[in-house]
Amino acid sequence: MPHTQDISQAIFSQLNTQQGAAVAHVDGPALILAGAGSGKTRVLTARIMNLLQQGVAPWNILAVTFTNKAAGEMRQRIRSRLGPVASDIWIGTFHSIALRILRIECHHIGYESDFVIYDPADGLKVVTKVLKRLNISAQTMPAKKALGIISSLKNSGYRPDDLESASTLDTTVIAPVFREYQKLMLSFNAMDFDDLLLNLKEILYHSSDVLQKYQQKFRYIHVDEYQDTNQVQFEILHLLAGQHRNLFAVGDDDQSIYRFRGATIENILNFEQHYPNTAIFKLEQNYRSPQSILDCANSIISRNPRRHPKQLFSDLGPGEKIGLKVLPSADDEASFIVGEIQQLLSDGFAPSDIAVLYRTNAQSRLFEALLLRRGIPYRVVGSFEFWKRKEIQDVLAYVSLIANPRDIQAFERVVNYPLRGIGAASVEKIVSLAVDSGRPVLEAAALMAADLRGKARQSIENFLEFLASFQGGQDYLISDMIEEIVRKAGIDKDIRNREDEHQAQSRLENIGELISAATAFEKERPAEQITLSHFLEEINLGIETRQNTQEGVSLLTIHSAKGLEFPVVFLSGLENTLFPSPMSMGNQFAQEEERRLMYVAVTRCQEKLFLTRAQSRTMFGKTTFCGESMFLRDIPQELLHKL
DNA sequence: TTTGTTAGGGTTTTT
DNA sequence: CCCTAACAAA
Repeated sequence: MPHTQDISQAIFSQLNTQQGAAVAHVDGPALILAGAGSGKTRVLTARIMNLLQQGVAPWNILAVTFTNKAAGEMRQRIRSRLGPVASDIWIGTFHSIALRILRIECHHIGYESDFVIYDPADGLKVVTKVLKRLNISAQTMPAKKALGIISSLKNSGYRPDDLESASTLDTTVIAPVFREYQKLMLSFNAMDFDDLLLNLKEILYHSSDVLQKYQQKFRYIHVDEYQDTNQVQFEILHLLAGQHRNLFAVGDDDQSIYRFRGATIENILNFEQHYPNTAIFKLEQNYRSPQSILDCANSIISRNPRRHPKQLFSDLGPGEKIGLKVLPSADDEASFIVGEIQQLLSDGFAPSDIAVLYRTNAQSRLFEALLLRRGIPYRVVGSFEFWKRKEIQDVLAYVSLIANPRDIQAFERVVNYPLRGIGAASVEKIVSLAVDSGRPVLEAAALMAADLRGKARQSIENFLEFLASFQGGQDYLISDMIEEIVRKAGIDKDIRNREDEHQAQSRLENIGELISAATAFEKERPAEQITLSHFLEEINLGIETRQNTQEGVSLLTIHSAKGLEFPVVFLSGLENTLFPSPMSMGNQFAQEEERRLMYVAVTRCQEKLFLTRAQSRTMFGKTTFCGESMFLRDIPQELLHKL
């Protein structure tokens, strides 16, 4: 058993003066302005360990991050130093923490605790249904646009009843859609991503008992990437920290890149107004990159007008020049990068040392194809594409329906898939009965079947019986259950009938991968967490069950690269049609955010940075020509080395 | 009710 | 280019 002194020593010995001061801070609000690569995560982890050292109970500590990856990393670090105590600390993304509380408290707002989470694709279907029901044409209000408006309203903290006060927006069209959408979601016992936050705020705000319970529990609250909090997240934190005022916020205004999701950079800029007597700590020493990288980053970010001025410095020497390569086409860009990667690998770099960054997910395809062909291991970070595959969604809809008999979206998806003779007309009847009577859709189906005769009745009854045979998933291994669903419902047969052999094979392989994900889930989770709803939410919140630990070259968007670092970084697609995004044109705030995004990208690099652009790119089968990104003109020539 | 054909639309970024 | 939604025919 090491002495207290030794542990303290171990905590502080690896920190510089400013880091140490921040870590030693115990009571009262604190804001840590931490530049890129200045050891944010290290400070957060050390701070938590110091609290424990001071006698704070682990279950009184909350740590919130933005990505599951960041949460996992922090938990890992703390666990490796402290052992199992770490599991009593609540560490997670805003969404997963909210979910955890909502599972316990959601009855306050009329939800049942086995509610399911809808992703934006599900949400879009619900909005489409609402628009149809309200007789609003796609020209007046496209579903996608409606969903977008609803989402940003929710991110700003508005519910349908509050819309009169949202006077900046013309809400005459959207208000009834918004209202009906929320009503349907409640009747489906489903929440979308925004609801997780909004509903938590709602409960904390209206139930003082619940608020007090969690205020007392979370005596010490930590938030990473505070610059990316939105209004609702701000309010949740403000409520939770209301009693003890122990909010420890870490962030960097230069790295705020979630404006599109409602992040308000003002939250960090005005922190002291919200929390008087805040202790402020600045971390300006960069431990990640040499000077050339920092100079490059600074040449980009210094052109933004609204920011906390700060001076990053590094001990790591002058560094290499930044490679710049212009190529005729996107294919050439990919083969150039993969060629360089091969060279680096033979020079002794490991695949995991290397990352290829891009602005949009679609850009990953070319790299994937080429890396695969050359046999270089790679992983696509944070890609949700797999879960969106039709066959996966079909199987998951069965699972979801077994877990939650109110999930109308899932019901509609699979009631007649594979074809079993239950047509649109019957489905419509069942659904309206369910919605109007507030009954679970499966119950409504049973009632409706009783009124029918012949084949339709038989089909519905068989379908319900089939679902019931899984008994809500009890006594089933999830992986076994999926296998059984696929076989007994005839999904495998349907795939083989419908597709050519090659396609069918690959779809069945995808289902196989889903089954291995379930197996992995069952292996990793403690027994009490192996439930259908836990499994579904893990998939929906993007927690990585799929083999993501595998070594390889990382392919990722700049957004998902935030918080990560790599010895070698390729930043691709520096074109005026891609980055800064053309969507940001004409909007000063959006342009500033693109610039911060560029800053984040450059500062991921520890050693070698390559910038590339293509002069033409094929989109939707059409080739367009593209000029250079404005960011390239901002970098001083002497930092660049043309390849 | 099911199957086949076709026109149109889709690419920011994440939980 | 590729996938989906909408429509027509069986």
